[in-house]
Amino acid sequence: MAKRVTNKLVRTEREAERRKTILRAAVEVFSRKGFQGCRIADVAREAGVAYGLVYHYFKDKDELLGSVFESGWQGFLVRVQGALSQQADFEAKIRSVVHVAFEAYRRDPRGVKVLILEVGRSPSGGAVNRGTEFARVLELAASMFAEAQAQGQVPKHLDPRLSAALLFGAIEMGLTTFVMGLVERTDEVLDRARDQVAETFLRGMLGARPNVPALSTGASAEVLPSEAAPWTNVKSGTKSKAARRD
Amino acid sequence: MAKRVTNKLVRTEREAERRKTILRAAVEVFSRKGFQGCRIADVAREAGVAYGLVYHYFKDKDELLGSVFESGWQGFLVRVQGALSQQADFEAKIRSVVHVAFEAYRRDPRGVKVLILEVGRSPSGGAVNRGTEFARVLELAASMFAEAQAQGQVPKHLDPRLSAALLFGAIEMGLTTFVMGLVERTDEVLDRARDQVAETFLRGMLGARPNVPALSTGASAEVLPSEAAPWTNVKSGTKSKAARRD
DNA sequence: CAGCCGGCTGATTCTCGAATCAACGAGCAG
DNA sequence: CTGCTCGTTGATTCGAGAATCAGCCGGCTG
Repeated sequence: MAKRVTNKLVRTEREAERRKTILRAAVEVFSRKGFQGCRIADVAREAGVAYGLVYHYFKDKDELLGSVFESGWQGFLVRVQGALSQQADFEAKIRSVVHVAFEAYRRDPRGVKVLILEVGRSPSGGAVNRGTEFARVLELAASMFAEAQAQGQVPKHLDPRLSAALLFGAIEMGLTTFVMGLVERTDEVLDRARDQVAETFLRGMLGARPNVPALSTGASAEVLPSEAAPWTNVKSGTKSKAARRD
Repeated sequence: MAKRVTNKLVRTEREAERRKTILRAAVEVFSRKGFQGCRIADVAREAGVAYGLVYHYFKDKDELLGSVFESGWQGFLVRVQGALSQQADFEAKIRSVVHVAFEAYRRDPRGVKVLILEVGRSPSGGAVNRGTEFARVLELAASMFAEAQAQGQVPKHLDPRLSAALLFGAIEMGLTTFVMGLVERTDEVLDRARDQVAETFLRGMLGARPNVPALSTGASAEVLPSEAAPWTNVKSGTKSKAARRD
């Protein structure tokens, strides 16, 4: 029995990897054509896998999308939590959340694009509610704002949930300019954008100060060790250097 | 010939109305199921019209969506232009843009939902680029920021285009909390949200002051006369009371 | 080495909805 | 009143692609 179990485990591991491969391919294809606009055949081809295998791992197309979302947002959630727990100061917290989001985009623009563009779509027929995971992230941020208010770091009259929404709205739209290709995607431009987003959110258009990097600590990319919880754990299977694929 | 012409005109008028009816139905259905998720049959039924007639007025499903977008964003563009031209001060301009957007949402949540949710979707096959109209709105806002910078009302180091994106990001996300049903949609809540959006954008989280209405002038809903350019001229055909169907 | 087990394959089936089109009838001209 | 024009109708056609399934093959067991 022992050996059997070992084999079973090995198999399971391989299968898990397969599964990830397909998920990754799905992200790729969704980002190119959108969920509705793409065929399962596309995903299979992208993954270098037989058509039928997709159905071996996922009940149907909807479940596939659901999985993409879950792993994507969950990964993001983890990173944001990590970032928040490492900063005590409100301002620092905000900056690090913005940082995490931009870093995620730098690492995997495609993945971010899917999460951004496909959010909010709710197929009347229930299924997986794509908004759910995102709502959880919002909730986390909202409670951070509430806490900051309790400690007198943020004006009391602001609605925490709305504040959270505005934060991610600013981030999302900042990223959207890149996603849509309205702006060139240079590292430098990306950095400036990140700083402007944080600065505008904190001090507004009128109070924005020049040259304030999003994270004043040298911590930079080390908010969380990359391997611990890459943004989309979809990508986690691969050698961690896979980073810049475009 | 004279009589003929008259008849032609009458017919054209009727046709135009039919067309609008179908457009309105399309907005309704798109907002419920999304563009890809709905059938032309749904639109036809909603419009109380034969299936085939939809194809009499629109070449295909894509053109239908294109028209919805064009009229929607164009209407918004007009209102924003109007709002901007009536205000000299930068801060007032910002507040009135926010005001226009929220007012549009109050008037026609469905329509706004479609415009928000379907932006950014670009079918690789060219067709109508849905981003285009939206990009024009962004451009307008960007030039406003540039102008404000020239007059020293806004810090020079900020990127105007990014600033514009952030403005609409804040607005959009503020509205999204309502679209997603995360918050109750009361007039009062809506007003507070609007003020918070404007305030946060101008002074940031840290500098936000309480109780500053988006438009200090009593002008309120009168940024533009409602009949002149309703946000979605899609709706302009009907008796103006049709508004609140849910 | 044989035999089988289960992940894997991809042609086939079947559903669904976009787009077509032949025919209808309301209104207008003559 | 007759006949014609053209907006309107909805059954029909057709293609796309989701989901199925009968068998294949690589690797493990005995």
